[in-house]
Amino acid sequence: MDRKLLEQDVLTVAPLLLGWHLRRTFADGSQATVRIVEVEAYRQNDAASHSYRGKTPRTEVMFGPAGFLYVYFTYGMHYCCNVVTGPVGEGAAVLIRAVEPVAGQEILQAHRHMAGVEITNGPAKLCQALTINRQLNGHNLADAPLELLPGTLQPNEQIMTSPRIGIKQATDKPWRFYIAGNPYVSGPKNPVDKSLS
DNA sequence: TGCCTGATGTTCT
DNA sequence: GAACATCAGGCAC
Repeated sequence: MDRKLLEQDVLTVAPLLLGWHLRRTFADGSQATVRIVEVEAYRQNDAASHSYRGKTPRTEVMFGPAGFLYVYFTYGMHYCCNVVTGPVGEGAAVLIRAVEPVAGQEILQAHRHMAGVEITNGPAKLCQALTINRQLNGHNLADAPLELLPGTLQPNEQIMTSPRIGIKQATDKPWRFYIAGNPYVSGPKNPVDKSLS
Protein backbone atom coordinates (compact mmCIF):
# COMPACT_ATOMS: atom_id res chain seq x y z
CA MET A 1 0.00 0.00 0.00
CA ASP A 2 1.38 3.41 -0.99
CA ARG A 3 0.53 5.73 1.87
CA LYS A 4 1.92 8.80 0.07
CA LEU A 5 -0.62 8.20 -2.68
CA LEU A 6 -3.44 8.16 -0.15
CA GLU A 7 -2.28 11.40 1.47
CA GLN A 8 -3.37 13.35 -1.59
CA ASP A 9 -6.72 15.15 -1.84
CA VAL A 10 -9.64 12.76 -1.40
CA LEU A 11 -11.03 13.72 -4.83
CA THR A 12 -7.73 12.59 -6.35
CA VAL A 13 -7.53 9.41 -4.31
CA ALA A 14 -11.13 8.22 -4.75
CA PRO A 15 -10.93 7.37 -8.49
CA LEU A 16 -7.42 5.96 -7.99
CA LEU A 17 -8.78 3.35 -5.58
CA LEU A 18 -10.97 1.82 -8.29
CA GLY A 19 -9.35 -1.47 -9.31
CA TRP A 20 -7.45 -1.81 -6.02
CA HIS A 21 -7.85 -4.93 -3.93
CA LEU A 22 -8.82 -5.65 -0.35
CA ARG A 23 -7.53 -8.91 1.15
CA ARG A 24 -9.41 -10.11 4.21
CA THR A 25 -8.00 -12.80 6.50
CA PHE A 26 -10.71 -14.36 8.63
CA ALA A 27 -10.40 -15.72 12.16
CA ASP A 28 -10.02 -19.30 10.89
CA GLY A 29 -7.14 -18.29 8.61
CA SER A 30 -9.13 -18.41 5.38
CA GLN A 31 -8.78 -15.50 2.98
CA ALA A 32 -10.92 -13.62 0.49
CA THR A 33 -9.85 -10.93 -1.96
CA VAL A 34 -12.15 -8.36 -3.54
CA ARG A 35 -11.64 -5.59 -6.11
CA ILE A 36 -12.99 -2.08 -5.48
CA VAL A 37 -15.44 -1.04 -8.22
CA GLU A 38 -17.39 1.84 -6.64
CA VAL A 39 -16.45 4.58 -4.13
CA GLU A 40 -17.61 7.95 -2.86
CA ALA A 41 -15.42 10.85 -1.69
CA TYR A 42 -16.12 12.69 1.58
CA ARG A 43 -14.04 15.67 2.68
CA GLN A 44 -14.19 17.89 5.73
CA ASN A 45 -15.74 21.00 4.14
CA ASP A 46 -18.60 18.85 2.87
CA ALA A 47 -21.98 18.94 4.58
CA ALA A 48 -22.58 15.27 3.81
CA SER A 49 -19.41 14.15 5.55
CA HIS A 50 -19.27 12.84 9.11
CA SER A 51 -16.22 15.06 9.64
CA TYR A 52 -18.06 18.25 8.61
CA ARG A 53 -18.81 19.28 12.22
CA GLY A 54 -15.27 18.61 13.37
CA LYS A 55 -13.63 15.80 15.26
CA THR A 56 -15.83 13.68 17.57
CA PRO A 57 -15.13 10.33 19.25
CA ARG A 58 -16.80 8.61 16.30
CA THR A 59 -14.98 10.50 13.54
CA GLU A 60 -11.58 10.66 15.20
CA VAL A 61 -10.15 8.06 12.81
CA MET A 62 -11.03 10.23 9.80
CA PHE A 63 -8.68 12.91 11.11
CA GLY A 64 -5.81 10.47 11.53
CA PRO A 65 -3.20 9.33 9.00
CA ALA A 66 -4.14 8.08 5.53
CA GLY A 67 -4.40 4.37 4.88
CA PHE A 68 -6.45 3.52 7.95
CA LEU A 69 -9.98 2.13 8.03
CA TYR A 70 -12.93 4.18 9.32
CA VAL A 71 -15.91 1.94 10.13
CA TYR A 72 -19.22 3.40 11.25
CA PHE A 73 -22.56 1.92 12.20
CA THR A 74 -25.68 3.31 10.56
CA TYR A 75 -29.44 2.84 10.44
CA GLY A 76 -29.27 0.68 13.51
CA MET A 77 -28.15 -2.43 11.67
CA HIS A 78 -25.44 -1.78 9.11
CA TYR A 79 -21.72 -1.12 8.99
CA CYS A 80 -20.01 0.90 6.27
CA CYS A 81 -16.27 1.20 5.73
CA ASN A 82 -14.08 4.06 4.51
CA VAL A 83 -10.41 4.45 3.61
CA VAL A 84 -8.97 7.50 5.38
CA THR A 85 -7.14 9.86 3.00
CA GLY A 86 -5.33 13.20 3.13
CA PRO A 87 -2.84 14.53 5.69
CA VAL A 88 -3.20 14.07 9.45
CA GLY A 89 -5.68 16.59 10.86
CA GLU A 90 -7.90 16.64 7.79
CA GLY A 91 -11.16 14.71 8.05
CA ALA A 92 -11.39 13.09 4.62
CA ALA A 93 -12.21 9.54 3.59
CA VAL A 94 -13.33 7.40 0.67
CA LEU A 95 -16.47 5.33 1.26
CA ILE A 96 -16.23 1.91 -0.37
CA ARG A 97 -19.68 1.30 -1.88
CA ALA A 98 -19.17 -1.86 -3.92
CA VAL A 99 -16.54 -4.52 -4.57
CA GLU A 100 -16.14 -7.46 -6.92
CA PRO A 101 -15.02 -10.85 -5.50
CA VAL A 102 -11.64 -11.99 -6.85
CA ALA A 103 -10.87 -14.93 -4.57
CA GLY A 104 -12.68 -16.74 -1.78
CA GLN A 105 -16.07 -16.00 -3.27
CA GLU A 106 -17.61 -19.04 -1.53
CA ILE A 107 -16.65 -17.56 1.86
CA LEU A 108 -18.35 -14.27 1.02
CA GLN A 109 -21.44 -16.10 -0.17
CA ALA A 110 -21.58 -18.04 3.09
CA HIS A 111 -21.43 -14.81 5.09
CA ARG A 112 -24.23 -13.30 3.03
CA HIS A 113 -26.35 -16.47 2.82
CA MET A 114 -26.77 -15.87 -0.90
CA ALA A 115 -24.89 -15.82 -4.21
CA GLY A 116 -24.54 -13.48 -7.18
CA VAL A 117 -23.76 -9.77 -7.41
CA GLU A 118 -26.02 -9.11 -4.41
CA ILE A 119 -23.30 -10.30 -2.02
CA THR A 120 -21.13 -7.17 -2.33
CA ASN A 121 -23.02 -4.52 -4.37
CA GLY A 122 -23.66 -2.14 -1.49
CA PRO A 123 -21.63 -0.56 1.33
CA ALA A 124 -23.33 -2.50 4.13
CA LYS A 125 -23.42 -5.70 2.08
CA LEU A 126 -19.69 -5.78 1.47
CA CYS A 127 -19.07 -5.15 5.17
CA GLN A 128 -21.22 -8.15 6.02
CA ALA A 129 -19.51 -10.30 3.38
CA LEU A 130 -16.03 -9.34 4.62
CA THR A 131 -17.05 -9.33 8.31
CA ILE A 132 -16.03 -5.71 8.75
CA ASN A 133 -17.35 -4.27 12.01
CA ARG A 134 -16.43 -1.75 14.66
CA GLN A 135 -13.53 -3.92 15.80
CA LEU A 136 -11.75 -2.93 12.57
CA ASN A 137 -12.34 0.81 13.07
CA GLY A 138 -8.93 2.48 13.06
CA HIS A 139 -7.25 -0.57 11.54
CA ASN A 140 -4.05 0.00 9.54
CA LEU A 141 -4.76 -1.20 6.00
CA ALA A 142 -1.09 -2.09 5.49
CA ASP A 143 -1.55 -5.09 7.80
CA ALA A 144 -3.65 -8.24 8.14
CA PRO A 145 -6.45 -9.06 8.73
CA LEU A 146 -7.49 -6.45 6.17
CA GLU A 147 -4.98 -5.23 3.59
CA LEU A 148 -5.35 -2.65 0.85
CA LEU A 149 -3.36 -3.69 -2.22
CA PRO A 150 -2.72 -1.51 -5.29
CA GLY A 151 -4.44 -2.63 -8.48
CA THR A 152 -5.15 -1.37 -11.95
CA LEU A 153 -8.08 -1.01 -14.30
CA GLN A 154 -8.43 -3.21 -17.36
CA PRO A 155 -7.74 -1.40 -20.66
CA ASN A 156 -11.43 -1.58 -21.57
CA GLU A 157 -12.64 -0.21 -18.24
CA GLN A 158 -13.77 3.39 -17.85
CA ILE A 159 -14.27 5.47 -14.69
CA MET A 160 -17.61 7.28 -14.42
CA THR A 161 -18.82 9.87 -11.90
CA SER A 162 -22.25 10.76 -10.54
CA PRO A 163 -23.84 12.45 -7.52
CA ARG A 164 -23.52 10.48 -4.30
CA ILE A 165 -26.22 8.12 -3.10
CA GLY A 166 -28.27 7.96 0.07
CA ILE A 167 -27.37 11.37 1.49
CA LYS A 168 -29.45 14.48 2.14
CA GLN A 169 -26.68 17.11 2.08
CA ALA A 170 -24.47 18.37 -0.75
CA THR A 171 -26.20 16.08 -3.22
CA ASP A 172 -25.05 18.29 -6.11
CA LYS A 173 -21.44 17.16 -5.84
CA PRO A 174 -20.51 14.41 -8.37
CA TRP A 175 -18.18 12.67 -5.97
CA ARG A 176 -19.24 9.09 -6.63
CA PHE A 177 -16.80 7.16 -8.81
CA TYR A 178 -17.36 3.74 -10.32
CA ILE A 179 -16.19 1.41 -13.08
CA ALA A 180 -18.64 1.69 -15.97
CA GLY A 181 -20.52 -1.49 -16.76
CA ASN A 182 -19.31 -3.47 -13.76
CA PRO A 183 -22.22 -5.64 -12.54
CA TYR A 184 -21.31 -5.15 -8.87
CA VAL A 185 -21.77 -1.35 -9.02
CA SER A 186 -24.78 -0.36 -6.91
CA GLY A 187 -27.39 2.30 -7.44
CA PRO A 188 -28.64 4.05 -10.57
CA LYS A 189 -26.54 4.30 -13.71
CA ASN A 190 -28.49 7.38 -14.63
CA PRO A 191 -28.11 9.96 -17.43
CA VAL A 192 -26.35 12.48 -15.18
CA ASP A 193 -23.38 10.11 -15.00
CA LYS A 194 -20.31 11.50 -16.68
CA SER A 195 -17.22 9.87 -18.01
CA LEU A 196 -13.95 11.05 -16.47
CA SER A 197 -11.85 10.40 -19.55
C1' DT B 1 -40.47 -5.09 -11.88
C1' DG B 2 -40.41 -1.34 -8.86
C1' DC B 3 -41.91 1.30 -5.01
C1' DC B 4 -42.69 1.52 0.01
C1' DT B 5 -41.73 0.66 4.62
C1' DG B 6 -40.14 -1.59 8.88
C1' DA B 7 -36.12 -2.93 11.44
C1' DT B 8 -32.83 -1.10 14.58
C1' DG B 9 -29.01 1.54 17.52
C1' DT B 10 -25.47 5.11 17.55
C1' DT B 11 -24.53 9.81 17.41
C1' DC B 12 -25.26 14.52 17.92
C1' DT B 13 -28.27 18.58 18.93
C1' DG C 1 -35.48 13.20 20.55
C1' DA C 2 -34.49 13.12 15.77
C1' DA C 3 -31.57 12.11 12.08
C1' DC C 4 -29.06 8.80 9.74
C1' DA C 5 -23.42 7.73 3.78
C1' DT C 6 -28.97 1.02 4.37
C1' DC C 7 -31.09 -3.23 3.28
C1' DA C 8 -34.58 -6.61 2.15
C1' DG C 9 -39.21 -8.25 2.27
C1' DG C 10 -43.83 -7.39 0.93
C1' DC C 11 -47.19 -5.66 -1.87
C1' DA C 12 -49.23 -3.32 -5.88
C1' DC C 13 -49.18 -2.94 -10.63
